[in-house]
Order: sequence, then C-alpha cells, then structure tokens
Amino acid sequence: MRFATWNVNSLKVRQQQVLDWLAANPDLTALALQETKMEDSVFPQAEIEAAGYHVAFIGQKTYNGVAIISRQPLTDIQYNLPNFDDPQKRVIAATVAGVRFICAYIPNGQSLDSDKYPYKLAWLEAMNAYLIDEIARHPKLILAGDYNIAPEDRDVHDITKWAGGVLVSPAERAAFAGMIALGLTDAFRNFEQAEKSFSWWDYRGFSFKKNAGLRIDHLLITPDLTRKLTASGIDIEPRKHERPSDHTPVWASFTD
DNA sequence: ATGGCAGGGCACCCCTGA
Repeated sequence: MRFATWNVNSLKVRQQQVLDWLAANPDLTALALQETKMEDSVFPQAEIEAAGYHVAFIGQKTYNGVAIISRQPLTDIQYNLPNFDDPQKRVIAATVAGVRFICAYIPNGQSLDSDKYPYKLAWLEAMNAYLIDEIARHPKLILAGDYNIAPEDRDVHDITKWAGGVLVSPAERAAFAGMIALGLTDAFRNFEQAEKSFSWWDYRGFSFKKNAGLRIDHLLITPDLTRKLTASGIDIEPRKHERPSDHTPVWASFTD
C-alpha cells in the first residue's frame, strides 16, 4: 500500500499533471488532493474515472476544495469535520484498502494578528477532537494533507525569515504535537531523511531553485500503520514541471 | 520593511496563499 498527499493549487490547472503523476506511480493506493478550487458541478469526475480511478470530492469556488483519488473503491465517504460548522470545504475522508484515509486542508492563518489565525487554532482543536473518535473507530488511519504547519525548525529553510509568523507559531506547533500525542507518527520522520527536505516552495524569488522551502504537507499515521511503514518521502519531480503547483507530493509506503 | 509569483473572480484590480 502507498498513500500520498498533494496540494495542487487549482485542479483545473493541474488536472493533467495529477493524471500523469498517478500514471507514473502505479503502486499508489490513494492520493489526497487539496486546493482543488472548484465547485462539485465542474469537478472532472468523468475524466478521472475514465482514467481508471475512483474519486470523492467536495469543493467550492476560488478557495479550498479537497478530493481523494484511488485505484480501489472508496467507502464511507465523509464530508467536512462533523464537529465544526464551517462553510469552507477543507476535509474529506474515506475508507480504502482497509485504511481510514482523511484528507485535510488545514487553514493557513495568514498572520498572527489576522482573524484567520484564531480560526485556524479553533479548526485544529476540532480536528484533534475528531481524530480521537476516528482513531478509536479505525486503528489503521492516515491524516494526510496540507497542514500549514512546519513542525520543527529543521522543516524551515531559514527560521529567522519565518519566526513570528504563521506556520511556525508555538500554538500551531503545539496543535501538531497534540496530534502526535494521540499516538500518531509523522511518516516522513520515521526514517532518516536528507536535510532541508521540503514540500512547498514560494513561486517568488527562485525559491525552488534555491531550495528555500518549508515542510508543511504531512501524513500522520496510527501505530497499526507505523508497524507496517516501509518507506516515506517527498517527490520533488512535479515541482520542476511547467506551471507547477507550489506544493509537491508527499508519500508513505506500507506492507499490505 | 517590502514585495516578489500564481490562481481566480463579474474583473484589468483585488484577494488569498504560505
């Protein structure tokens, strides 16, 4: 089994890149997408199914929007956090290959003095409460997505440039640590990894070329899956393409 | 300290992202 997450920053623009990446990764069980930025009525369901996949999605115009694409059927699809009334479409979950696969686009927060920051913290609190229930129901669970949190300073190319802002604030990192405290493992960090491994690079200032990035896309997994974890990584290949997303896929492999 | 790039929307400037 292999699972991945990718913030595509508009599925309309990245649709072919997603299909190409899936074709290049035939062992992938399921892929979580964030920032599809499209309403359900225009979601390319037929094209994705015609390519041989199952898909579940929920979106809105301009902002947010999440989807799960898989090679096996998706069951028990859930839309949104059940315990948080939120017009923003940021969560979709499904069971695939016996794994509860949650796809989340965690709020950015914008800045510490923005209204969006307390929204982010409240959202994370609701996610934590939701996870407690879900982990109890599903021993094999993955929370995959764009967390908009760099958990540690080594996940930031230059902490002096980001200190005092969102993505690295103590409260956000505490929320991430709160998820780890539920018994979850950061699949990427379960193995020795290259220094300066990132999943996002700003479009501006040749950030990708300079590897001035952040690691903010993660797969957190339950103990039952940690025992089965065989490898994890970040595929920076798509970030090199023409018109790339600013994020790149992050993945984890498991024994069946 | 600022803005830089990219996507999208009733729209040729503004908002958001991270």
